[in-house]
Amino acid sequence: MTADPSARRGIPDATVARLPEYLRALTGFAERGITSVSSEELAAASGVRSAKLRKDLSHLGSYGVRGVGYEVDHLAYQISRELGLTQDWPVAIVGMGNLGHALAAYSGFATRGFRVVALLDQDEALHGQQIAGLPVRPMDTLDALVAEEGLAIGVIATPAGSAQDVCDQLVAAGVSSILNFAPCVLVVPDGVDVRKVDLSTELQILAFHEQRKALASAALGPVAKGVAK
Amino acid sequence: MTADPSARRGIPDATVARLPEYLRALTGFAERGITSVSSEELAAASGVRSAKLRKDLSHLGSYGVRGVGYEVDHLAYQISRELGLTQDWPVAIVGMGNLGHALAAYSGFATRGFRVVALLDQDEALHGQQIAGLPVRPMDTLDALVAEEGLAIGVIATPAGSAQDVCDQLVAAGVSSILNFAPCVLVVPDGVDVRKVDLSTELQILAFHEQRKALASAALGPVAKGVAK
DNA sequence: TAGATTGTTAATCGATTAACAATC
DNA sequence: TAGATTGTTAATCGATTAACAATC
Repeated sequence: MTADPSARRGIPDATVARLPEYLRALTGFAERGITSVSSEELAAASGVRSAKLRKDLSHLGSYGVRGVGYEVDHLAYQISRELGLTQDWPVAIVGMGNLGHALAAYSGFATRGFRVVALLDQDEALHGQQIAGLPVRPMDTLDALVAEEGLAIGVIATPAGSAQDVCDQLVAAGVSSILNFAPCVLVVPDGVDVRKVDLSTELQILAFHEQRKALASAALGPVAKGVAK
Repeated sequence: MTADPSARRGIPDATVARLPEYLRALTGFAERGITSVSSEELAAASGVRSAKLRKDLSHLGSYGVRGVGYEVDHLAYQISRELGLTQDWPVAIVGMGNLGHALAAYSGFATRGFRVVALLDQDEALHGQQIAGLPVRPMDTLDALVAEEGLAIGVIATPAGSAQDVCDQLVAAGVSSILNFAPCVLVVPDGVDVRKVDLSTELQILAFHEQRKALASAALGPVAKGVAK
């Protein structure tokens, strides 16, 4: 549309997914009093190669200085702004089982732009109980949370069986971003984003590679086992 | 090398990452007594399109019947075998904070091929304490776990500050697959696989898209807010 | 055989990488 | 200016998609 950088075309998904790691690495440099980094240094701290880092950052704009590098604070600010972290995001956690409990107590939430404003559960027996300083609320308070707190992000930590039901209620109330810890596929209307975190899936992917390693060393002969590296 | 299907070249990473979801969907069909599915049905249940599903399955072999579909049990078995889930994988969880606690109590582990055989922590004060029926053990028992239990997969649920140290100890003991919940990059030697689950990263990615939606509706004029869909 | 659905092909799309011109 | 490092280019690689021939 225009040359305005804020009207820039979309940043690739793969790049967006790496920006949080760059931001974390920059925060680490800042804490150690380092004010300037090269793409080589920042890439090493982020676990990627420098060419990829520079390519990623080029989608945000031109925030480095040739022959010098990047100013840590400035780049961190630009990435934060791009990710939408210069504002505070209210978050609600639904499902107060073991995992919901752990998430409610997790301090990492608050550190960067997110604030747990409500804990909810469908089980009436839990309502009013205090967890990590917040009362557990019934699902019918969702509308008020969206209207009064500007709630836009919901975390589902229920069993798989109730996840779609809870998801529907979140969406009906106006929540349009959902982080799903339940091991199931959620169906949502256009305009709603779902990201999934699945312990079991991650372990299965590891098992696949672990099995490959076992087969590979078996092919070399049993003697080779435990010798490599 | 040979025409032996077990010597097949690598399955694409993107495909491997989706196999667990297909397996879950197949388990769901089996539980409902459905014995045969088409690629269209299985794809819908897995949240992908049928062309992608068929392409993915084609990397495993030819387990469908043209004009008919896939036999649920047989395909589930083939995927399980490919993922290495026909054997049992012993898992150790390190770090017994809120998250480690929740993971130890998580029943989803056992359901498919994984068995939590040990809980560990660097804090001596926790040693011997029972969590979810298992005692918390010191880190120096890792060697024995690898030798006696065949431990190959470790889950790191410590704070970021001790994750690399714990990781080094796991690797030194012979663990070659690691699932990392700590918000930091782990450095490991070749031959060790690390997968990372990061709550904060997921939320930041959601925030990015949420911000985009807010900007898009603002561009349409404030009146349009809440009207779309 | 006729109808249905797989497995594969080929085109497209997006991501990665190395190299280097631009430039501080 | 000389040295260093960015931002961009172009080539490569891998993933996705639609279409359809193969075949049950």
